[in-house]
Amino acid sequence: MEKTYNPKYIEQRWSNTWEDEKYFKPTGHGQPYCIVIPPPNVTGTLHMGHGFQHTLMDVLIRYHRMQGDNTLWQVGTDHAGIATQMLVTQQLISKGQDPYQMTREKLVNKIWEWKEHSAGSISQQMRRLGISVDWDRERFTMDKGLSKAVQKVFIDLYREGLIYRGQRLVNWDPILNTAVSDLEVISEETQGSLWYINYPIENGEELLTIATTRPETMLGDAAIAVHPEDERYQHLVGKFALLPLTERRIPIIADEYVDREFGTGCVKITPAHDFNDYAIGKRHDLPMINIMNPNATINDNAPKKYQGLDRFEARKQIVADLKAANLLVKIEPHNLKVPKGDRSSAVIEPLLTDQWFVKANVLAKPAIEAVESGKLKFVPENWSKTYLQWLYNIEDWCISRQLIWGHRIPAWYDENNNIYVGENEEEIRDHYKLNANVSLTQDEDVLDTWFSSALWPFSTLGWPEKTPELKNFYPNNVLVTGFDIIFFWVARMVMMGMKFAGDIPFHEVYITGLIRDPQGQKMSKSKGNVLDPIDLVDGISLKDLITKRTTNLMQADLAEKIEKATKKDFPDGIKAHGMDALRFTFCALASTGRDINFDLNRLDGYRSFCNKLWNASRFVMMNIEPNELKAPSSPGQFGTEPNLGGHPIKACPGLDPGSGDDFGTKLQYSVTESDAWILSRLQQTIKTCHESIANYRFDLLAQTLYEFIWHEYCDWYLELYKVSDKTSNTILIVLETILRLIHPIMPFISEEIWQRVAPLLNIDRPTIMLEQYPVADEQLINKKIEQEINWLQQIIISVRNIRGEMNITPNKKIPLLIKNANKQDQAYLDKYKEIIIKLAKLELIENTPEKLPATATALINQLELHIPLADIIDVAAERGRLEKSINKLKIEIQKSEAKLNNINYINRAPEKIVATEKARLAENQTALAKLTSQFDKL
RNA sequence: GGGUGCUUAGCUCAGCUGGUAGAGCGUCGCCCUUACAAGGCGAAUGUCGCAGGUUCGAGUCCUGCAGCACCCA
Repeated sequence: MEKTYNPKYIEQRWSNTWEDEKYFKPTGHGQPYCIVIPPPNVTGTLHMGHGFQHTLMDVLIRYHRMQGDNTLWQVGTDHAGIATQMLVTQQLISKGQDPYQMTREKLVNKIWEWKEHSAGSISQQMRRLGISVDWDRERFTMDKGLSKAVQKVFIDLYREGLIYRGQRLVNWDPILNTAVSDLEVISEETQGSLWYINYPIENGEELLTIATTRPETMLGDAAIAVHPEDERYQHLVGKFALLPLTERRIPIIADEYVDREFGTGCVKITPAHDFNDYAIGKRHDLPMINIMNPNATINDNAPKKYQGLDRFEARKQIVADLKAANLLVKIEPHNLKVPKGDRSSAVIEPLLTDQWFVKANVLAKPAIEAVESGKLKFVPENWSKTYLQWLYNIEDWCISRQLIWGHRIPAWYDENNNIYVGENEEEIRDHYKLNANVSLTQDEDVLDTWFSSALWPFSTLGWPEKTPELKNFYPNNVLVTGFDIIFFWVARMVMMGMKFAGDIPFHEVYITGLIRDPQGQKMSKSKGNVLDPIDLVDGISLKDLITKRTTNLMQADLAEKIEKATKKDFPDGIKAHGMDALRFTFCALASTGRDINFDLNRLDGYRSFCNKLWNASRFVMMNIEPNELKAPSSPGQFGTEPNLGGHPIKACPGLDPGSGDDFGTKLQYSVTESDAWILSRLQQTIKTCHESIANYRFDLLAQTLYEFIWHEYCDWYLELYKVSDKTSNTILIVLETILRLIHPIMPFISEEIWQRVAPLLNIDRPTIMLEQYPVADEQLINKKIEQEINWLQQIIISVRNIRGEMNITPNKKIPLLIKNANKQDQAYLDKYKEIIIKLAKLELIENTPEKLPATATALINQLELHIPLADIIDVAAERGRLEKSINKLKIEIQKSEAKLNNINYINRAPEKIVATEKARLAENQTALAKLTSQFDKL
């Protein structure tokens, strides 16, 4: 093996091989297991969140593939209507072209061009990640098949009365010139004002003061509302006010909606420009007076003076006019929530327009039931609350968008604006029995992107055709996604899946946290804290990183700040870590929390881990004599015999079958004590791996493997191996098993090493990714040998401890004196004497002479270990060391005594607990006595 | 206003059904011992946000409070 671990070289090669060999395709046999990828938007490139979620999905997929399941990972991309159209439009403008002068067809073509380019770079990135999706089945939401599914769903819902067209108040984005759904609106806390305005009462001197945050909308006022129990205004209800600046008279009404504490307790009601007012307007049958054009200028329902003014210009003018008319009472500073478009950041305007809606409450019912009944599970379970709460209060879903990039609404109108919904003109004429002379025009609008996303779990499998894939892989097993799109996507998939595919779309929803920067900030271009997963893998210079973060900024003035922060965070740029290390980091960070602060130090640490695994493997390869190890080929890929991760250990040479077994296992072979120990530990590691994956605890999976590989296999087993007879090839078998265990997380390095290890075990199959995931063999779990090796470790650690604290250099060989060894200690000592001498770097081990010299001491239960001080040890230092231990023991003893002196404790705590407490006390007491006498001697 | 989380070592976080507080990184010593200095060996570090309660026993269960974050209105 190459002396240094070189991820770049390894990763490229295997990525290509796997794909070329079509290893990612379902095998066609075994239990079906399917994940459908949340389709990345074709707007750009993959970010850390994608890298994170794709890694977790790939772990699941590779694991199940290795379990022998018929595994499909369905891949694809999303057309992302608004975002993509916006992006391409801006690109055209920056190139000096005018997208608004283009024909619809031409602009759509331009966007398709972009899509081809972008989808290409996304799939390149996915390949770099090593994710094992079935590339041959790649889909795009605007593919023919998927478009057909969208059309069918729309038509069916319409004909069932679950889709309707109507004039409603919607969230209007005046920059993008389209309606957006309530989910696409973010309300932003903003410093604004509260204007107090006097409205004269008709027939009298009285003035009524209202407070408003949006004075310009007064042009569309339809009433003034007060609370029905508000005594201040009782006498005015039913009368009329004269709307200033216009000629209109508006009624004063009573409605419980009004908050008496807010402002003056009088509210102006503008049904056409506010959602709450809209509801009041409906209740009181008020006129809906729309005073705005789609571009947010004032329309001709307002007095001439204001027509054509932008809404904010109009506000200034109106306030000035009110002031002039002496109707403006005061202006107070006021914090309010301003709705903004999540894409355009434009201030969203509630606007009356004709739109298409889905009657969501009907579809929501089964979706609610699926979760309430436990049929569909969220992991972590808490998220079901978020899901349910939204569905309980669901509003109709506005699905039409005034865009061109997306699925065009399959609705046509005749000259009288009658609506016809169907696949195409021909089908419509047929269905509605229309004459040939009726001229039809198709609706100009397209559907909300989430409408097609909602069908993704079954449309990608071929629905509405009854494909074998649909039969096999629907419902999918699990959806892996972030909590930020539970409403947007998860809930809607469940609704549509149950309605059209006849079942829930997936059995489980695993909700991941969101990747944030080390300070817990969301990563975003404008904050300049974005990390590209590929840069962590390949490394990037500070200069390039700054360039990357500061080009194409929406606000160019941020560049300097970003540059400064970047220089501070990455003074030397980012070094290369390799994809395996990044994937391992993602897993290790995937705990149950909501926010994941990405910490580069963790990544560094796991790169070292890769290096460790590489070098440990190198050590194994260097110590194996190839011709000694011609083991018979192991059974078939998914053999059912008891195995040690696929390789029946009895068949392996070097294990000396039948030569006695003194560790209490029922195996038909003999291995060294350390072999039995590592095998036992391995089985428990395997069990934990399976459990962790079953519970989606990728962090525990990573932690378990890290711990076992580094701190058991490398730190102890390999060290023990160095000083043993080296007859067994357990070392090789365990390594091979480790590789399979870790392969789902770190596919590249595991494959690379496995390719070298496998032939030594006479495995001639082509790839680790199609090997069986290790299965724990309970028979190899051996508590007795674990206890024995634990004893051995304690001895060695104790000596090292003394050595470390006494500053005795590692090379200096020292003598070890033993006292008070019981029968078992003696037996172990006889057995492990040579090993202890070598690993603890001892000169010799012998029993303590009658007259004990001054020594440094350690205790293993009763057993006393003494290192003679002589010239090597500082007596004062040893006294200090002992004193520390003695104090610790005293505290422990006090605690134990307090417990055991409590009658309630003795009576009520389980016997087992009390017994261990007693034993602990006794142990600590003898230890204390021994250390104290030792202390006195010095 | 309604809801959901979070608060454990300097940092990032584990801690399942209550039984002597853990990991990684960082820090501090001693070592370039031929698998690995991206390494080895050893060490230090916590009133588990605050206050009550339940219990023989609470980081863990209950109540209240504080701070932080997010979601919905």
